Amino acid sequence: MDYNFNDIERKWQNYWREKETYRTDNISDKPKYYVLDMFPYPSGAGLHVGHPLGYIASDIFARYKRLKGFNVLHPMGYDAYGLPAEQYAIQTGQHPAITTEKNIARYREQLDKIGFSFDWNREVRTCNPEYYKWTQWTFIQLFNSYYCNKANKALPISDLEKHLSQHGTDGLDAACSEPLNITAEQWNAFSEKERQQTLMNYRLAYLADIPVNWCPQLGTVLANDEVVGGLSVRGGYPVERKLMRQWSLRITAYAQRLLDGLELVDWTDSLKEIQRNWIGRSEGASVFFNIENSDKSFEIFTTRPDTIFGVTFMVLCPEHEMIKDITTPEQKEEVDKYLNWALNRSERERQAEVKKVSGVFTGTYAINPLTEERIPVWVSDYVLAGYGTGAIMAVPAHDSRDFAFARHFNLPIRQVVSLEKDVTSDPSTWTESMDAKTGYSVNSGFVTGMKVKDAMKAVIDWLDEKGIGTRTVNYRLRDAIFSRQRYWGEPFPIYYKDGMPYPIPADKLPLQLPNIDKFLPTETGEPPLGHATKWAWDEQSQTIVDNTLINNKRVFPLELSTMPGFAGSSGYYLRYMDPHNDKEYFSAQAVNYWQNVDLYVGGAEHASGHLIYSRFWNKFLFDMGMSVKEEPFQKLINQGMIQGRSNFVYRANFEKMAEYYIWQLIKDGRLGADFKRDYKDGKRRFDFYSDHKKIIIEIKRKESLEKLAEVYQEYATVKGFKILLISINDVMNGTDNIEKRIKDCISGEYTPALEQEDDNFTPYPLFISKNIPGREEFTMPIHVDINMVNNDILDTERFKAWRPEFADAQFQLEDGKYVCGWEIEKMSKSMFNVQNPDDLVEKYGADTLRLYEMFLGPIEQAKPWDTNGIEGVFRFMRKLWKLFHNDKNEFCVSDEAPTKQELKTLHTTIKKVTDDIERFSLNTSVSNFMICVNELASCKCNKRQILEPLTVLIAPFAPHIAEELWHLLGKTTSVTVAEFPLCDESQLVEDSCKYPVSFNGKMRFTLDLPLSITAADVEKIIAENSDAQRWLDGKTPKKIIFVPKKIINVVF
RNA sequence: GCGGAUGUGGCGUAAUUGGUAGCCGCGAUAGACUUAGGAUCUAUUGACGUAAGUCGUGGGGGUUCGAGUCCCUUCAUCCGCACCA
Repeated sequence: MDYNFNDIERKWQNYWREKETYRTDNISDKPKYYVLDMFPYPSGAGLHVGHPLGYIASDIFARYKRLKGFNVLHPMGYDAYGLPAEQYAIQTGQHPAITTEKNIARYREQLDKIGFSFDWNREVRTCNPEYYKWTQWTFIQLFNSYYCNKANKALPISDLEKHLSQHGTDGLDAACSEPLNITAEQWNAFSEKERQQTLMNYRLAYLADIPVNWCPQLGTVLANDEVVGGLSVRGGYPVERKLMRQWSLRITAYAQRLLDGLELVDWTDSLKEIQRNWIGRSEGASVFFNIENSDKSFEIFTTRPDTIFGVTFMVLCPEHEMIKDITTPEQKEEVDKYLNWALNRSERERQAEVKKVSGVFTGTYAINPLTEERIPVWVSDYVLAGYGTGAIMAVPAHDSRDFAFARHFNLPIRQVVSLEKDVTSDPSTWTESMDAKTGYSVNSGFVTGMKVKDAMKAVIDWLDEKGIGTRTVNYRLRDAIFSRQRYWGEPFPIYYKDGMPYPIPADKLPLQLPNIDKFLPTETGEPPLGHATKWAWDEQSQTIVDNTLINNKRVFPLELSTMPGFAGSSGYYLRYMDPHNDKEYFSAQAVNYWQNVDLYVGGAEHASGHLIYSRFWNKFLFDMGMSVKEEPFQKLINQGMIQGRSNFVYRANFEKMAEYYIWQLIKDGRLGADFKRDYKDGKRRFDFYSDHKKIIIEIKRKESLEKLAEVYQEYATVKGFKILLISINDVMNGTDNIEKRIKDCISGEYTPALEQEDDNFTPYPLFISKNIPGREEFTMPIHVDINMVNNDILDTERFKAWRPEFADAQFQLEDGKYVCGWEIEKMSKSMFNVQNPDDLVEKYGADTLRLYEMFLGPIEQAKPWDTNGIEGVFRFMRKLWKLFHNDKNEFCVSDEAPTKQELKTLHTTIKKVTDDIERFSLNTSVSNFMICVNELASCKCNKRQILEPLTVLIAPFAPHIAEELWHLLGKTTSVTVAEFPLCDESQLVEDSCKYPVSFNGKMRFTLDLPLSITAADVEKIIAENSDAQRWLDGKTPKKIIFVPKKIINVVF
């Protein structure tokens, strides 16, 4: 082989490793550039071609930036804690640390083969104690912080304690679980435990009884983003709502900043939109409604304060604590019944039955503060406990859910908004509510006639004045549940004293994950860490000691839950800056140099998980004065999924096939009788029926026919039909005799229903090539391994060897080939469409794989993997190689001066490729390389002045071949530190332009004209040009549009 | 239902500000060299038409000298959210 990619790639990968080519320093005069990939979770399945797509793109960019003179940070590591390894451990008993290690080794091997420019010195693994030390450290900082809304940042919890001891909660504006009212005297009189309980209300990492997503099958709670449609994302197990004492992160304190920060970053609109939805900010008012004949009141949140005059009932969520206080004795039984039902439904059931209206009246009335009307208070599960205050004012005329509820329970509906001023209609005639926030208030007291927007403001002002309501902002975002009842995660650096959590001293970190041998919950239902025998904290010696020593005086139990997957991935990008620092998370010097990630590449599936948590983590560290940028990821690119291209073979169903053959024989009256298919008479069904000749034909397996022959015969006699029973076997053995039987039957000759034939047909696996007529009717598609299919042609021998049951498979071919069907599906083992990058590297080389993955299409678009196309890229690589070599494969480059045309080719390519890289249009850069090499090949250009810059230009894409050619060109330093060529615009200047000439906008022909030409010249030329005259057909042009260097358009 | 994205040959795609629609590659067809070809090279390859030419960027309408690109409308596919008051 002329271009020996195997040797070349191995050689330069070794060279780069030995010379530490990709090592990056934190001290440099060069400008910095930080290119980051979302680090992978090392799964047991290894990488498929979809994974490296983003890595290749970011690698190209990192290499490009290096060549452009930047100091580039381009690290890689592993998100190594997680559920799959633990599930695997439960099944096999293998310790997750071992499988994780093994999977990482496999990932690394695969990654190395592709030639990435990662600085592996900086590798981090989230399960590594040197790494998770800082995850734990950050957790303690969160624990020791609260969020001050006045300063709009996190502050030390000690500040809060000081405030409480001086002023109580007076003047305190802090993010909290529930508003408290404490005086300084009370605080100062509090016991230690009471104080701790109070502080817990404010800590950014806090312990609370909260309704969580409990997944019994996984034995753990899950974060909101880990649950979709009431099922766990990992594994798809049912999730239920459960009240549990859990660690949470008060991410809601940062909701507004997380929202505002989106304005600062260069992400796609769709991704920003997903985050905005996830944060879910809505502005409105909270209003207090008094209970009739009671001193109680409850608070509701509404985004439509303007509709308060249209409130006809109130609804509380079933979890609302006030229900028991306000339910009247008469209604108690019914309410209890409802609560019992509603509160015990799984999350999944509830979500599945969203459209079903249910609820119960409490018997109590509230008073509308504006109208003083009595309005009934109901309970329904369409009001969610987790949002707002768990209570609403229902305005059925202008809220579709309230509307459905009112219709169901026959509650009044009152219109208070109208599209046109003073025009109302009767809501009882409505089929749906009018939810839009447009139009004018009607029937609404002092806001009647106002525009909706103004009415909102007026109502809030009124409520505010009276002290019964305020302008409020609500977020859909929930605090992040941070406990997992799991083993394979970071241990919490927390022990329990008198039931309250205390962090272990930061200088004693990391708190190492203890070894256990059973990964299931304990018999008492504790998390797996309950199996650890040495898992207690000695407060005096500050060491981990044996559980038997726990006395709750000096030795205390340690926390048994571990942290979730997003704990370790939330700040890893910062640790890469200074990964070996054992004194601090990262040094100030490092973070001041690297700042934040300039380019972050990864999948869109992290939009509402990792990318929110990371931003929160970063903002907290920013408040701590550690990270230096408000946003961690400046530009973000979501690489699209690579889908699999599955291949199918079509297995014949002999019965259907026989039916098809017979139908071909008899349809359209071919044998002299009209037949219908699928004749039904009551429960009986027959394959073919001729009303005209009173004939029934039934096709079945011989054995069934023999069994049923009598019954059929009887039926036919009764109905006066003739019946033909044909065995599948006979059809498969040839239809000549059958044709005769049918003809005989039609012509009225006696024909026995069942004719005994001596055959020995046994069914066998038969596969029908895709385009054989009738195939759709009598075959079933079966996934076939794409590795035995080439250009949709099946390798039948390999197919037979694939599975024992296909060993004697037979095929109906077309043109001597078996053509497979195909479909685009998810790439997955079960569909046999997984393409492994190693195999392709083996066959074509890493450079070809890199180029091809980019060539597939725009980086952000999902696209199917089609192995066929890789050949074209491989041909291109060989063509490139041949530019530098003669027919004998000897290196052969001339020092001759290049021609103008050659220079133009080179500089056009430089210009295009540079532009393309800058806008991440890497598929078009590959095309442009192809165009360039095609042009150079056609003029047999082997000139150094052309090829040398070209080598550097292509180095980010195909680093191995570039390095080889670079050294063949006589260079002694790596091409990775060369200088990226600049486009010399003067080489692109032309003195003439091939103008497309259009007539009334339709392009007809081209004219080569000098650039110096003027509009007047053009008119003259058109008037004299014979082609133009032909198109004008004797008419005179009304107007001639002339755009220099673009087009001539003749209007007539 | 709401929000976002995308619709271009047989397939993946290209067309940076409105200016020659289909670049590059796959596949296909024909030919050359070959014992052979799943190697290489050459030519053709949007549809219809012998041709001149006509039609063509999901459909319909509009703006413009000129629209894949801008505007309106509609359809389809994918993704996200979905009782969020």
